[in-house]
Amino acid sequence: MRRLVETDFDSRDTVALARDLLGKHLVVERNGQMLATLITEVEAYDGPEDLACHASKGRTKRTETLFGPPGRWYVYLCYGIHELLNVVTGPCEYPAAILIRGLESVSGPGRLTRKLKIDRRFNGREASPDTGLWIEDRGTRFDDSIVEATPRIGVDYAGEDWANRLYRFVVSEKR
DNA sequence: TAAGTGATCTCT
DNA sequence: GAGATCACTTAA
Repeated sequence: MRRLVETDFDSRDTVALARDLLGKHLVVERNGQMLATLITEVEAYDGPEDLACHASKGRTKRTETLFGPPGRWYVYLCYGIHELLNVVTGPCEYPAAILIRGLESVSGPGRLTRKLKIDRRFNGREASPDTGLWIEDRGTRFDDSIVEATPRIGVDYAGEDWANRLYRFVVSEKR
């Protein structure tokens, strides 16, 4: 069992990092209770060129976190209702992140954060026991044969090239 | 299939 | 300040 730290996320290959996040555990600690759940669905948002990445519209107050150090949480409000959880990747000044869309026990990025009570207070904070939210490698490996790569959800506005890229990784239902 | 919901960003 | 947009969910 090993906790993932900043240097585990500093690669520029966010897509590969996203793929590797499958099988890791998202760990929440609250009131002395620890809950670890397998990550089964993710999406990569890779840099200023990626028109689906928030940072492609420039560096703003909201996207500041994406430009910061890797291994931190990027949490923002979507559609006025849902808080979405991402982990920042790439070196400082390179804006990229991985959206955690689904866990073994929860599917849907909005339901996930609601269930685990994750909100914007985590934005910009480190993924570590200090914040009560982090990621661990507990030895689970999903083989490529049960991992699907698909286009990302809800990003048609990003134009054909970016919308069609296989930046979403999901563990097949039947495994 | 469409409404709900509100922060964020652009334009005035 | 107004208006458009939006990495979703739920109910119908």
